[in-house]
Amino acid sequence: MTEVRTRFAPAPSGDLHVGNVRTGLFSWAVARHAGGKFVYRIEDTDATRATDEAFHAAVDVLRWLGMDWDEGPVVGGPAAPYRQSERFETYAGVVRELQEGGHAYPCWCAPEDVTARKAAKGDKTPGYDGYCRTRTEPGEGPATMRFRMPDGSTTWDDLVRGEITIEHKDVPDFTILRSNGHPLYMLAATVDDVLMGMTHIVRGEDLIAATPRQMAMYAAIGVPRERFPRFGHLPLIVGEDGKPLSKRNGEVSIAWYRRNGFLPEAMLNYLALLGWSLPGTDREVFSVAELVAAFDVTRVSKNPARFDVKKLEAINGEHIRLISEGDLAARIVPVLQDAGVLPDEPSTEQHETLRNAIPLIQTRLARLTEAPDLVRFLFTESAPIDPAAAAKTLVGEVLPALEASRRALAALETWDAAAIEAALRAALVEGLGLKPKHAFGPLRVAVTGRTISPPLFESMELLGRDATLARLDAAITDVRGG
RNA sequence: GCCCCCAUCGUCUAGCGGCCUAGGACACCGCCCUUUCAAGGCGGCGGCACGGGUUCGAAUCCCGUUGGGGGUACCA
Repeated sequence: MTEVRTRFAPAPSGDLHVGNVRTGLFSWAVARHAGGKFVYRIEDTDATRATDEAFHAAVDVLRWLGMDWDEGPVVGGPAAPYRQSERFETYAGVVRELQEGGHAYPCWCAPEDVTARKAAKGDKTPGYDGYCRTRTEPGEGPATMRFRMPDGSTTWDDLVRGEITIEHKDVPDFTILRSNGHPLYMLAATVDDVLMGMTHIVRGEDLIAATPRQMAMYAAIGVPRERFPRFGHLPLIVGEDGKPLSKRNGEVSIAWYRRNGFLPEAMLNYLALLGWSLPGTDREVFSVAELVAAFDVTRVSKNPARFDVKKLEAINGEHIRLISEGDLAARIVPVLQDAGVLPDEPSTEQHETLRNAIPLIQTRLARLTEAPDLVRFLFTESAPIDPAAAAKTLVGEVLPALEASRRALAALETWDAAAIEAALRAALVEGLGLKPKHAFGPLRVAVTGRTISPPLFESMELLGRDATLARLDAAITDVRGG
């Protein structure tokens, strides 16, 4: 039984997007489930697109998600290097063999030449016409190298789609080397998949048409059919409008979700849900460990899935509620720092306050980035008053209630939520005959600055008596003056 | 155009011939809880694209139609 080996091989151009990562996740899960190896490879053969910045960003995102690789950049491995731009000599060697074996030939045709010839013959089929296939004399200038597609057809048992057959008459000879001598995807990926011992290739369905070409190349290189990797073509992820995912219809960058308060485990959970589900249960919220334990690429759905941010948020909220208070606090600190709520080096008191505030906000977050607005009042000198909220609630007629509250709270012996609530209810609801809703609304704004906040009494307890009374005084002064 | 793939509530899905008067989740709408907002509980709305077969029996199998998607690069 050979060890399962899978890979994730994105091109480092731009941010890793949800489609890439979902594919990578499934590939990773295949390896992890089988106790095999996961290889991370950089497909940067196109020097005009690949950037070092994108490469580093991708490494960063993968680490954040926890999709670790056994071989690849940074960690190395027996098939190193894992950046295709550093493997050009390897590809060149394979091309020489291919050419000697009659599987590849130089081609001097410019794309315009091919279209012109076809137009002249009234041929409307796409792709190369095979002009240089039988050419004996060299042409002018630099040539590309083409792979000679054999006659026949290719059939394979796709891991997610079942049997697929493609006739080779629909697969023209294709370019494997640019005229500048650089390899193209079809060559580099095929060679590396062989050299790196891939057993399962899990990728997007946009690559279905590439499969017969790669299989033809395996054969040309001399790989026996029984050693070909198994292929599994995943459905694509589409935008809210059903069109391919792009900046136009939804945010696609994983880094963006990271910056906007999404948990890595929630991202993985949601991405997995796009085409896969835990077998034998209706449960949709699961851990990465559960995913790995149960994953079977064979169970992946065949239809394209729409990316739904609402559902992602719901899953994210579930995970936020699932982690421990300490864990949540730790994850929220950087978010508060970015929002300017906490300094770079929070004090012990600030950490303490945050820790106490966590139970008040854990059920109120769908994203970590919603935390700053909820807890800001705990870290400011005076209440961060929202003018609109104040204009609506801190008006003349609430003055008696504010004053009664101040008196009741000042006289309190024990400063905790229960005592505060009891005192306030006695003073406002029973004393002044106010409805709870109207009684506490203005207090909420006076103390937290907003009409939406964590529970009022707990907030006051956390804030402390002095600060609470000071905020009530400020509101009283404000109402009198205004 | 040609080739390939796909088709269950608005969305993601469960279902792999009888357990389906099709289950869950998100969204939406009510109600309950309630100091705001959430969370939570209860309920509602809503689907097997269409047409032929096969079968005692089809969401499940086959064919066609329609509709989507992908491919058709010296991108990956």
